Amino acid sequence: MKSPCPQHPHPLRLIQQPLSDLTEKLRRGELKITAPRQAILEVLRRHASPLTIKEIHGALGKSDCDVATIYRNMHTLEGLGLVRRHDFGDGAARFELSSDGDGDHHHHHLVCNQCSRVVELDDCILGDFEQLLARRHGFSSISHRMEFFGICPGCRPG
Amino acid sequence: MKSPCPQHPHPLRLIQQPLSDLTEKLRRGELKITAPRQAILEVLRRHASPLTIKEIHGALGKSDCDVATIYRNMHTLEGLGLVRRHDFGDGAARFELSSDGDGDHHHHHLVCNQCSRVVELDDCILGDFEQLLARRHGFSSISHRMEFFGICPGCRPG
DNA sequence: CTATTTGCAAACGATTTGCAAAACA
DNA sequence: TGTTTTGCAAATCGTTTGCAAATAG
Repeated sequence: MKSPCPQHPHPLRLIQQPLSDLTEKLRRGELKITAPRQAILEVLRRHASPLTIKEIHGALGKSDCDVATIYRNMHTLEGLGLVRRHDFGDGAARFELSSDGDGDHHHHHLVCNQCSRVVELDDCILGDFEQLLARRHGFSSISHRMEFFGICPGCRPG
Repeated sequence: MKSPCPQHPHPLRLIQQPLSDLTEKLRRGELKITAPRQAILEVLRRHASPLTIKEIHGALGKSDCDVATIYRNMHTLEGLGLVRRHDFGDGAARFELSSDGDGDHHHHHLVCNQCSRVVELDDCILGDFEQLLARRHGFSSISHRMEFFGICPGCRPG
């Protein structure tokens, strides 16, 4: 059972995982190291919050590859556990690099309804809550999807 | 600040709001009482868990109306607070009748990954959690989207 | 009678897929 | 060289929209 949240905030931070680790994982996963693949991972690596396919595609400079390729790769990488998918409810999936070697660790987001700024949240409480649900309703293998929305300090009027 | 959950489960139950109430609300909302509208509300009224547009359309018998009409009506009814929209992450929005006169009361679901059975959950804890987020990150007007998934007792192997 | 609502078909955006050409190992 | 991956275009799925005809009040 998880312990409660540490009381420190979890500000935006750049994911600083070396690319070599990623390519190593790619190798283990029996994937080929292609140009589009590397470019996509590079784009994800330099962004702290989840990106849509369109955003990834836009961020790919000259090595511009087809959106279909990005879609296919996101599936592959998600399956490999290298990438995590998020759903902010606006119809476009968002993807971010998994933190290094985090097997089951997932987290959620706090999204500004006005400027779409994204704050990464430590995961907490929910572990206990899931156990409660399991007990109360007899479910097993419980997981959840959840995101928070609001108005961030910068967007607050006056 | 909300108090913790009562310790009783919240099993599937049929929403038993009389249709007259609904039509009254419709009148207040300056809506016309049309055949498709009544049929759609009737379908929702007799189901305890959220339905997709396709499911609603399928459930409409002879009074079969166009899906576009259902989409338009769900928007209208959602705006009126008569219907609540849910997102289970499978790409299709789901709708259910709001409980009678519940202004701000929203709740979430526990969905079986195998048979798609849906358990309605009492909302709890989250109110406090949202306040915590507001304090910690300076956000205001915080809301959330969240659903739980798992394997229900009936689907559990052996 | 007049504003609202409907049906139909076309438009849409995100995502998926078939297939032949290109690229990795 | 043999398998994986890509680009491209077409297909799909949920949803939205324009417009003229139908309808509620």
